[in-house]
Amino acid sequence: MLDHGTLDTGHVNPVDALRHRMRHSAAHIMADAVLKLFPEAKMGIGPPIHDGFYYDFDVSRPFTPEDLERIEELMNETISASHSFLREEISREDAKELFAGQPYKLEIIDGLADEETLTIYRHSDFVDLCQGPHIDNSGDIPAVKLLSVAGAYWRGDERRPMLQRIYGTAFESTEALADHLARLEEAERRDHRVLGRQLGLFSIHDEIGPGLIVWHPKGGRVRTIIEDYWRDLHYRRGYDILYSPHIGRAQLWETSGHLDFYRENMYAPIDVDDQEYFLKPMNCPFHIMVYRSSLRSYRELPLRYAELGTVYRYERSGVLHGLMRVRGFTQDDAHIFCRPDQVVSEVDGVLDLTFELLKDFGFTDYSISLSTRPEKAVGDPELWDHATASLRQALEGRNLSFDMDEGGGAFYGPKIDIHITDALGRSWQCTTVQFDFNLPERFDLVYQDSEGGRSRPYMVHRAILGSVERFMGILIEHYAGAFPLWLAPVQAVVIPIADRHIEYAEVVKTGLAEAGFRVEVDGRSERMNLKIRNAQMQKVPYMLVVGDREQEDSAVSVRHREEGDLGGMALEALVERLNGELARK
RNA sequence: GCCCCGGUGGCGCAACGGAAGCGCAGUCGAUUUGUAAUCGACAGGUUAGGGGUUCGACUCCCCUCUGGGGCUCCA
Repeated sequence: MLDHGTLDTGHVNPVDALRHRMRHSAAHIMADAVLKLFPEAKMGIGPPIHDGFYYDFDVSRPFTPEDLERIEELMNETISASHSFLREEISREDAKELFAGQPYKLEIIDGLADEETLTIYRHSDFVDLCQGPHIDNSGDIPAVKLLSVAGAYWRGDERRPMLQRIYGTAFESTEALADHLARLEEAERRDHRVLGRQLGLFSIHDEIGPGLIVWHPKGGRVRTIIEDYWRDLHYRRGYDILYSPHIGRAQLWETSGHLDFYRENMYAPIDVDDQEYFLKPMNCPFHIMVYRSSLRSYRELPLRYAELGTVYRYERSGVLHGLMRVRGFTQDDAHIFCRPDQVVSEVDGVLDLTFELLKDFGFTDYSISLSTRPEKAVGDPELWDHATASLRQALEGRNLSFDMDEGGGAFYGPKIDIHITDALGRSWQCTTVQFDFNLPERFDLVYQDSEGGRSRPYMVHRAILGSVERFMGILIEHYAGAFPLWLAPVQAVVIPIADRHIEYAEVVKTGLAEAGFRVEVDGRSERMNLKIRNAQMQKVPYMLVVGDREQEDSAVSVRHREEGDLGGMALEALVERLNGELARK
């Protein structure tokens, strides 16, 4: 039961204590400014967050960009005025009196345990209920900027009122702020939705439906390369590859428990000859059917069944986002059925495969978490202990550092999640390795053990990429669309200088194609400069200019996407260079 | 689902309630070019869809669809 995950912004950078305090204080200063401009505003909460801070307000109308400017101006005045931040302890009664006009603050006070000491922080004539800590003086915020406004439910609860949230950030220097803003711009520049269009990778259509992707020739090419690589890797690692249908009978999903526990993510049933069928939200039941198709012996375990399985899940319309959050996607799913004595080496094998794969895609920074048994869980606690210990042992055996997420496992088993860090330092959860003590029970999976009895196998779900769509979205942003040679949909464009060179350009193309490369000829009646520009903008790794000189020498003039003009080269020398580059991935 | 902001030729954007325009892409023609944009012409839109207000609607109002930013960082 694999989720394809979300952008986890919590693991980006450990929050520097100074920034944390500074941003917290900036939130107060912002609230101060908002109250000056909107005296009737009711304050929600205003914490520092990983890249800045926010504060929520209940106001009669949403804030406009002009409001933000005015608020920022007032904030800068407060900062320049160098007010001290003063901490005070306060009794519950006094606090209630002080915040009599602030219903949300009163709610917070009422929600705090009796033994907790209430504190307030003051600067100038502003006061807020707050446990701190803060900087000493408002003058100690060298750079602050308000970024955006958004609706946010009080306490994140959609049944509670929606407040207006202002996001901002603060840094210890104007340079650090500028760096941060540049990073935000860079992220915008790399937006996979924009690049996906510009590079002809994929599109989304009203006519097809939201959250549903169609891959264009170039995107299809990249995807094929990824999938071929994936299949090859899995066969090498002892997996078998399965294919399963997109729909299955209601009874299957009843047995699996999905209709009881996952129905809100599933689409309405399809009527087939008066029988209900459901689009699959997961692949596991199908793989289990393969397992169950014959009596399994302990000798044939482990069985590793993998599939690039396309699943459909209902996602609320507001959360859909390009390739990152969609309604139909392909999991690089696998289920490992094994004996207790095989668990550690199987988990280790998954980790080994994961790191090989992620490295090949250019990801070398990870953060790993191990999640243990939650309150509500199925399965024998002894099994949980064994499985959790095995996960830990596999991680420790590889000297990997990891965080413990106590109680963070799924109800059906403990898990390891791996977050990868991309070129911009953003963190994404892709890989997950999860034990499942639920489905083997529900489907009564057994194997014939060495004692002649029947034993229940361990079942491990795992996905490395997570979802192929989402992984490609991450890759596009990681590489800013400039895929490395092995992934580039078009590896080289041959650019004839004049029409009389087209014939030779085709010869070059054929030669490279026979050597296994993906090459196109730009035979338009345009200037070389334009063709170079187009190829650069399409982020094609190599441009091969051919004119009289090259034709004469059976050579090409090589221009590299990043390195620029590399000069003339014989075709064989180019092939050697390309192969060398491919070998390094 | 909820809040806010959007939806105008394939794409990116203009147009006060008073003649729907620009750039890119496309097509055609000329040009035959040496490392990031040659010149010219042509073509392309029931302004997302539906309803309403108005002498008149891209523009104002309502509904639907859809895109974006958020809605789990907790005094």
